[in-house]
Amino acid sequence: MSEQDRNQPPHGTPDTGEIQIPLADLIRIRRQKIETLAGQGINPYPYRYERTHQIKDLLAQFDSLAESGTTVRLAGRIMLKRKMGKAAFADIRDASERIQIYVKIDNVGQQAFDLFDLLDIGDIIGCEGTLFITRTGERTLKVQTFELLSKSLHPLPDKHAGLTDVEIRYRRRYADLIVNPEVRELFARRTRIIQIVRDFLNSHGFLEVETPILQPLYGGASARPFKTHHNTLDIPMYMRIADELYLKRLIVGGYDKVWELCKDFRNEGMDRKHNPEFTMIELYWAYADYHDMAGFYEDLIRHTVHKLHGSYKVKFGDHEIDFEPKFRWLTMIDSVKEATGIDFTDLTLELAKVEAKKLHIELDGLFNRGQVIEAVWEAKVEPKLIQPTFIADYPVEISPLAKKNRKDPRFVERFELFIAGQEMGNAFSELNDPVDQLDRFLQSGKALAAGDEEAHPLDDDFITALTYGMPPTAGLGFGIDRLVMLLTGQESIRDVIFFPQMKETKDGSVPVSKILAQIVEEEKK
RNA sequence: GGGGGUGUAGCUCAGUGGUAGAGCACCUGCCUUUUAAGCAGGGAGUCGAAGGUUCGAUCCCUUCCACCCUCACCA
Repeated sequence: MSEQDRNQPPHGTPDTGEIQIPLADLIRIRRQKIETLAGQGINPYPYRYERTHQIKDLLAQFDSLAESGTTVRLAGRIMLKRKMGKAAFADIRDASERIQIYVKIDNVGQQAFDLFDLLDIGDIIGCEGTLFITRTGERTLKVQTFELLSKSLHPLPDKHAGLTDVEIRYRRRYADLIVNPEVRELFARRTRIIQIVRDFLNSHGFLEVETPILQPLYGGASARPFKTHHNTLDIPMYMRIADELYLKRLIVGGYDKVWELCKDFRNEGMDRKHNPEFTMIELYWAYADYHDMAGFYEDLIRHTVHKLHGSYKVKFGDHEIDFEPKFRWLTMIDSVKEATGIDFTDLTLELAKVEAKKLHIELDGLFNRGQVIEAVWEAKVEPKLIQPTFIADYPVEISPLAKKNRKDPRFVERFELFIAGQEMGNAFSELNDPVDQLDRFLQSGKALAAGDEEAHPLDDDFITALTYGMPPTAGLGFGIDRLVMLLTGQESIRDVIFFPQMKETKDGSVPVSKILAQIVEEEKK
């Protein structure tokens, strides 16, 4: 941060007491309308409104309701207003749908009609009336009475162009949601996806549980944590980075199948695919191995796609993903052999490096055979994994949490699922030997002491749990945000998280709260 | 962190070395089935921030900030 930057006040604006920006004038005008209303004894923020229908239901039953002349009551936000002398139309939108209302001076009377004139786009109103169809064929509510339910002070974005500035869309998601119905639909689909997965897990005997988010010790993944402090206990505490260690404790405790929808926090970089706070699902299944888990996960994904889309095909970017055929299962070694013609199984580190170099792989910072194989795999295989593909049996050096492969101890029993070039899940035959686990903690502890901030700290209690005995167990974790991105065609994680983390802005703009406070001061004079 | 791009009215965007424009929104008037309603008139801007060059900067230069793309890093 530069010297001049530091010298800027937090919000940049000199406190002159005078706010002369156009937005302030727009808000002033609306405040004056409120004063006019108050003069007539009208509360601009009343307490409730009795609705008879949501707009969607109104439209569904439109013909019979119109024919019978039934009086209906609806409520929503004014999205458009078209006034024409002694009559006016407005578009009202509630959570479900949009409908047009017709306010005519003959129907509501002079006083109410003048009142309608004081309403702005953005205001929330309730109205009562009957249904009819206009000359141009639009289904419409003929208003008999209406009521202001909440006054909007801030103008809405352009009625036609909407809100496209992605930064404002993320920072003021409410504005995005108001004017972009497709965004509301997208987030509803996120909820739907989680619901489908939840139903699937519950119906297969997995118990949904809750474990600590605020932890005295973090673990279960290689990541830097958020650190905080508990005042009463006077101890450091951490936001969880993964659920793994607590869920395994529950397997020790005797549950067969557990899962959790986990909010995890990682104190790392932010980009199109990473938000500091994100959502995963982790599940643990006793007496099963990673083959069992792969079959189950494949069923879960296929079921979710079909339930959501009614088909097994999903478009993502330029690709169409087909979830119907059995997912491919390839060992990492075989996938590399397929892509490059080279079999790394029995190559020494030196020979592996020679082969990797021929493929123009960057080898700086790679110290063991597993890392070299992974580097080749990442460069030559991963980006090509468009259709759902399990990659299995990772080198032991790069997989410290998984059991060694029963056929070849140089590899582990682990798979990751790849779809559209993205990782969509990570699973192991879980390590349950407390001695082995302790050893890996100790190794990791050395790395931590040596400055590797992502290394795992020793969790004494978790080792204690393992000494009681944990059954053979398969575990799986997958990112919900990534899954939602895939199934909704979004390419940025910020588009599937309501309130993504943003940097603090220092653009010198005046906060609306300050404008409002100033206007209220002016009104007192 | 490197490279590229963007930042002008509440919103969507033009534009220029001589202190800024359009559409929507807003205000006024007309208009009783309109629908991106229409017609007429009007108001509104620290041109992301700070420095510099210049008689003069929104424009040129430097630095900074935020966002987007991309590479790297990290998972």
